Amino acid sequence: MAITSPRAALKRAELAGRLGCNLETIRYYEKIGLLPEPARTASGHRLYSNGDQVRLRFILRARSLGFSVEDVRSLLGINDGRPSCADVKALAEAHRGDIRKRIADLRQMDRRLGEIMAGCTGAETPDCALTDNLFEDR
Amino acid sequence: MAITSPRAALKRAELAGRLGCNLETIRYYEKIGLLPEPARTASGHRLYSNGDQVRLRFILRARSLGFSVEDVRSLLGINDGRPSCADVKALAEAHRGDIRKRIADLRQMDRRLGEIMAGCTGAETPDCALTDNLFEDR
DNA sequence: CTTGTGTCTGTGCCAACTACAGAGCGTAAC
DNA sequence: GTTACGCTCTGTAGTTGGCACAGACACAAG
Repeated sequence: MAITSPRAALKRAELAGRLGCNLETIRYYEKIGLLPEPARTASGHRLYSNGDQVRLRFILRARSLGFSVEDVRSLLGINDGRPSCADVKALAEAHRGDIRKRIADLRQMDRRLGEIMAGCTGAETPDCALTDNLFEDR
Repeated sequence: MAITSPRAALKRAELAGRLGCNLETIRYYEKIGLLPEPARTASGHRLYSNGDQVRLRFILRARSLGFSVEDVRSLLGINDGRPSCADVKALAEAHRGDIRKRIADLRQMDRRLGEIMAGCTGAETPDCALTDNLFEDR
């Protein structure tokens, strides 16, 4: 196989390797319609163009920012046509609100856990402040 | 002489209502072995004792602290017998580390999103700094 | 007796992948 | 030529932690 030139068609594992995603993820995105059906060799092996690579990179970046697959669908204009900057901004603001709520929830968990663990001695006995607290009749 | 308090047995919906969980969650916890099979009426309706209620409350509290179902299984001593305080502490510390990692990940997402959104004007045009950024050839 | 509500069971569905089985294809060595 | 190995193909099932529904049965009120 030739050294990877920018426009050479890639096989599935090559594309996955370049973008650092799992092999099967690519087939999954194709199945759910985020990626178009790629070209094929005569025997049916998938061949990915440079455009396919650009699109997959977009999807992976959006996912790494926490956007859901449905969000990515919107960002790509699959749902209602290409979104305006206002649409994108609204989506991103909503997503950011969601992230912040999740952070707040996790912080509360951490705080509660810290309070409960304060009495946890780490002894070798079955008596434990943490389990006692959860069993407590409040 | 009755030793246990003569609290009435609860039906599934009553138990769910009291502890504020979904009806089906109870059946699910029974199915995966977190809750024991409860008593039944002659016709097969489940009847929950006070002990069942205590155990379910424990499970729900542990879950609300973010412990996984497998963690709860360990806390209840289903896996390897009743855990020592040291076991519980180790489990809780590991879980806390996990929570903190998730917080850190979410904060990074929020920060990256904020940086990318800085150029997002909210205009009615399809040109958007956010999508441009994700498509960028870096 | 009928009507309405509750419970029973099994099953399917959700996100977002990941893994695997069994078949076929490609290529390098021998 | 063929044999071996590795990659790809397909469909399907598993993951986590439940929620929802269909169709059958139970039970209490009127």
